[in-house]
Amino acid sequence: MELNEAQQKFISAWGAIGTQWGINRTMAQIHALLLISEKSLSAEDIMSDLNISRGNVNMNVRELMSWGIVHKVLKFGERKEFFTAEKDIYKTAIQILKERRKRELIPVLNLLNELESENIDKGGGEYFKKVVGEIHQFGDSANKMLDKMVKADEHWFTGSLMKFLVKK
Amino acid sequence: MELNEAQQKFISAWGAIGTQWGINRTMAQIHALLLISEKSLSAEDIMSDLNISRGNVNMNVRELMSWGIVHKVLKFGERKEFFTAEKDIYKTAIQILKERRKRELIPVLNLLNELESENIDKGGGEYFKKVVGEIHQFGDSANKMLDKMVKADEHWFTGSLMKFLVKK
DNA sequence: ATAAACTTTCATAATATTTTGAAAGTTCAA
DNA sequence: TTGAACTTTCAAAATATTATGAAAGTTTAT
Repeated sequence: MELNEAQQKFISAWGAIGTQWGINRTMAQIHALLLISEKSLSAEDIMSDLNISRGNVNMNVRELMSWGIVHKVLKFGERKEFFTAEKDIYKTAIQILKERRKRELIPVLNLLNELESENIDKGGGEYFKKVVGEIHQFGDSANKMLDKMVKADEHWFTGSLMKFLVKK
Repeated sequence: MELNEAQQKFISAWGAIGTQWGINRTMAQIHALLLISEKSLSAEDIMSDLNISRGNVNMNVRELMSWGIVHKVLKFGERKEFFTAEKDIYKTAIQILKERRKRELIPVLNLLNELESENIDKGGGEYFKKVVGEIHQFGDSANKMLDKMVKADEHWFTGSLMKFLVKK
């Protein structure tokens, strides 16, 4: 695709940010590339634009699809598969929240439940019980909040929530 | 400190979650240990509880302090330094949001600014301009929202924000 | 059925991150 | 001052993650 300087900067930065949030650099870069590509790209396009191997592209594109922020596109008359990113940044953010909730928050809440029942059985430390209880309560609130956010329409973010937070 | 099974589970889980969010496992585990410790702990306590080296403890405790979620405690008559975690989980969450905003979101917003002015100068791709503009707008909203959240009192989370999100 | 076009897998290689621990640095009581 | 008690540093080692690319697998047109 012949990336210009600005585009390269954007892709690098997206990769760096991804890294800080526990996402591998290449996966974030592929996402960035697809975001700024008007047309959908084939595995080969991604390979040559980012200078990475076929296996790497395959692995990371599938991961991005499992997060629901990149989609396969089939072009009429073409045998190859093409890929495109969800272009609505709000939808992308919501989708990531949704997945992280499912993959990370829910398992932690389950663990906290377990710990609390174990602790009751064994009469374990009072202080531990207290801390775990507080974290659990916080986690439950976060969970409910995320659930609402995810179910809300796509404009909650700049719409009513934003207004709510900005006033008073 | 003689960690019991539940405590060990909690510490392991906290470490695993940290990893998924780009935080190193040991740092998250030290944080977990300090959270569930009623008393503040010395470097040696942490070394023996978690079975890690002195250098590792030093490095990660300082990192936790730079995030503002662990504090140094000086005990009267004792030469050693002790450490304790912020125990209010809401405050901890807010503090992490605050730091991530400062360390990650602000630099990205700066980059997006740069990219937009470069793009205007060079008359770069229309589509790129559009995508970057949308991401920038989203980033600005997120930034403002975080600012409000961070400045709000510590009960916003379960208080009014929660009510706001639950009703409708 | 075949073979060309394409995708997926996975053992190995490359890279990046984390940990160690001994040495250097600091602080403080005497 | 000195030296004991403590903290910090950092080069080297250990570990973990990511990338490669050739081989295996799959699909489709003929």
